[in-house]
Amino acid sequence: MARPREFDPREALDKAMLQFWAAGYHDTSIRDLTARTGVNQYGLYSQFESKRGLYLAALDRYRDTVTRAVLARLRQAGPVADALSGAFAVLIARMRTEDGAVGCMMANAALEVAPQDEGAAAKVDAHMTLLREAIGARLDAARTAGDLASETDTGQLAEFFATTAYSLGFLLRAGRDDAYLQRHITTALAVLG
Amino acid sequence: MARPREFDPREALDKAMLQFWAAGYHDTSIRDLTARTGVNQYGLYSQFESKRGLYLAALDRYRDTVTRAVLARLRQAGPVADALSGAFAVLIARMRTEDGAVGCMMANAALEVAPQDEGAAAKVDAHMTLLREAIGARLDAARTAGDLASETDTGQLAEFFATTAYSLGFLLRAGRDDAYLQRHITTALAVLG
DNA sequence: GCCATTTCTTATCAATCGTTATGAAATGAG
DNA sequence: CTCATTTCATAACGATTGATAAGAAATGGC
Repeated sequence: MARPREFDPREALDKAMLQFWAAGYHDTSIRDLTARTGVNQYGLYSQFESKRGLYLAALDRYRDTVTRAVLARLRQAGPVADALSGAFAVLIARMRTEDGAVGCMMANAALEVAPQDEGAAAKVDAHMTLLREAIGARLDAARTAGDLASETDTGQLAEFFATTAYSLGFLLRAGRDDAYLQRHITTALAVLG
Repeated sequence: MARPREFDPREALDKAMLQFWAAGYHDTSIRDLTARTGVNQYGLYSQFESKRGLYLAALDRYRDTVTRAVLARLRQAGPVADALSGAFAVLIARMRTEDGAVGCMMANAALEVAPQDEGAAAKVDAHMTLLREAIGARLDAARTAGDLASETDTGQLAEFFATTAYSLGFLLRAGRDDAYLQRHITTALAVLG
């Protein structure tokens, strides 16, 4: 009934995500996005409404890929310290892409975009909650299993380790090497006692 | 011998710093800067060469004001845990300005600008070193005084607490309240044993 | 094989970007 | 008072921004 689309919207979104992730929101132009995705302007606007709409969609895509993989590792059985350090390892691996995107896109958004964009702020907020609650659930399970002392404040620890995850994004984008990040993780995990 | 300048370069720099700090580099225009500082374009260009030059100068100014105050508190006598939590308190107070600038300007620079600007990256790097070494010196002094176990790895702890400081900037800019930050500090300080 | 419909390609829009030029205003030396 | 010098206030520069318009190209229903 009409001319078929010549691109896969999800592939385009993946590439746009990498562009925003690498260069940030304001330093990425529509032309950068057409070059990176191979999709013409009409295609991007018909699918994502605006540059901002594409960016917000990219934040969702980041959660559904990078964060999803981290949470999956977090839920694995075993000592809670192993689950956390395993999840951090997955996170670090995912935060260093072959396409120049380094660090945590959600942390980047929190500092660059969210303070002046309610929509982005809501997505950052939801992400922080998602991560904190997943970690909290894992800590609760460990406490129930006797892996943690019964008086442990799992909510407070969940906040701490969620923040630790964002810190790793900061450190990676700031050019610290893996040994540096590993030392940070080791020190942070020491709060488990 | 010539018409006198009508503005104080340091005052202008302070106001420009607040603008960059609040809105970031790419979302701040020269016109934003002239409006915020009250200085005309000629004045800004004659003093700071370019938008980028002004930004780099603002990063230095941030170190010389905000960070300087934090390090001064860090050096105060008393238990090392008090010195650290006192320094964190000073940092938090300074990271919430009356002019809309929230968080740590250096952390913002690390994520938004440094990955694509060598000059900014060098300043961020130097700042991380400055903070880490100051904390390390304080920890060393505490260890010498017997306030910390002799086998304590003060270098590793200094990295950890420096990162904790940047994390506070992240949390504040992400809209967390003081209680949230305080819980994070309490948990982080638990690594001291 | 036509036609309505959607996408593709390309050009273009006004607005804003960082930066620079231009002429008036203000100073102190002579 | 004159003049060289510097800053001030504006205007303007070409380039780029996000977004849209216009016409050619491609499809399936009929």
